Amino acid sequence: MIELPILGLLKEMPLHGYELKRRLENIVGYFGTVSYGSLYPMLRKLEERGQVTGSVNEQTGPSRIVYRITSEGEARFSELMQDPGAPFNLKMLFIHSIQPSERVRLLEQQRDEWVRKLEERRGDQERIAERNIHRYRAALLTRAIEHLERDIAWIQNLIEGEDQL
Amino acid sequence: MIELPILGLLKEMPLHGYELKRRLENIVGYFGTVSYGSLYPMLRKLEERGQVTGSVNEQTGPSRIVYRITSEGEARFSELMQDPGAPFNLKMLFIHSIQPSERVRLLEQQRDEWVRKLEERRGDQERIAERNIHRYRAALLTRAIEHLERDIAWIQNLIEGEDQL
DNA sequence: GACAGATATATCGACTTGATATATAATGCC
DNA sequence: GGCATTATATATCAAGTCGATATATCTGTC
Repeated sequence: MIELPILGLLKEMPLHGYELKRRLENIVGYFGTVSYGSLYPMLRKLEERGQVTGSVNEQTGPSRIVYRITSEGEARFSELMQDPGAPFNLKMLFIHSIQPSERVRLLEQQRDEWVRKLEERRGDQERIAERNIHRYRAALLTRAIEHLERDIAWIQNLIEGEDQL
Repeated sequence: MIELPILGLLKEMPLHGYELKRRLENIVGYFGTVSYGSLYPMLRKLEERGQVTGSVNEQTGPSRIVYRITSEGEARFSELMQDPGAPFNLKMLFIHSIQPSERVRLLEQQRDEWVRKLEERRGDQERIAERNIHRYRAALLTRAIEHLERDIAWIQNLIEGEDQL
């Protein structure tokens, strides 16, 4: 899913591949890597689809291909931001760029998913208590539950912050 | 990294591919999927390397290839468990099967890495406060820090539990 | 005996990763 | 000025993974 952050960055300003990689690593660095083997092929594919346009820009330094987002690209970006299957962390990186109503919807949708998962994990925990699962796997489950509890409180706080705007 | 859980499960008992997949999904299901496209090729590769042996077992149902771990396979498993690059969650799933001293080493190593990351993120947070990063990206950083704080307390608790054994 | 659903292995295309190749431009520094 | 080092920039490769699908067989049941 390198598509979403590429479009998100190009929405702000035109950039060439190398600079895109630097910026991508800056913002998605906490939860993943960015490789040329996915970046350049994706840029070519986006160009094929007409979602970005590349133009050679020879002014200074090595030859660069500067990419600009098109209106089709902006539409694709919106589509990805609304896709429940797209990674939440990636959508979060660009949530400032969408409309407030869409924003709340995205946050609430994620909160509900986490609540559902938390219930699931609690169910697992009860089932585990019956059998004699070793303490280490039980601990892993506890950790997952703690993360979900934190996440739900965290996102609820964000949602309430939205309402106050 | 499907190699580690395959060896970990086969260490407990011989299993065929389909049953392996079911068990893998049970235990690694919280943090990933298991596809046939990685399972079967990996079983064949492990067999090539002499780390497992497959034997056809026709007693009942569709023909099965039952895999057994070899001593080379057990050595490979130990190696992976000691590899700092192997995913912590996967190692945690099989930590009960290694020696207590190795166990403590693995846990302490992970704790130290999380402590280091936490310091890094706190540094990022200070740097962000200076510039005007939007609240959503700041919130993502807060979330990462909260997770790390929880994780460190969680693993410290496990380590202290080990000392009492 | 027919049909649904579970069991079992296998493979495909598309994609990602990590590494590396191949350039040129900018920079440091004596 | 000259020269090495580092940064910039695009490109590609082998290996591995994912998600889907193909192709069987077996089991239960009405």
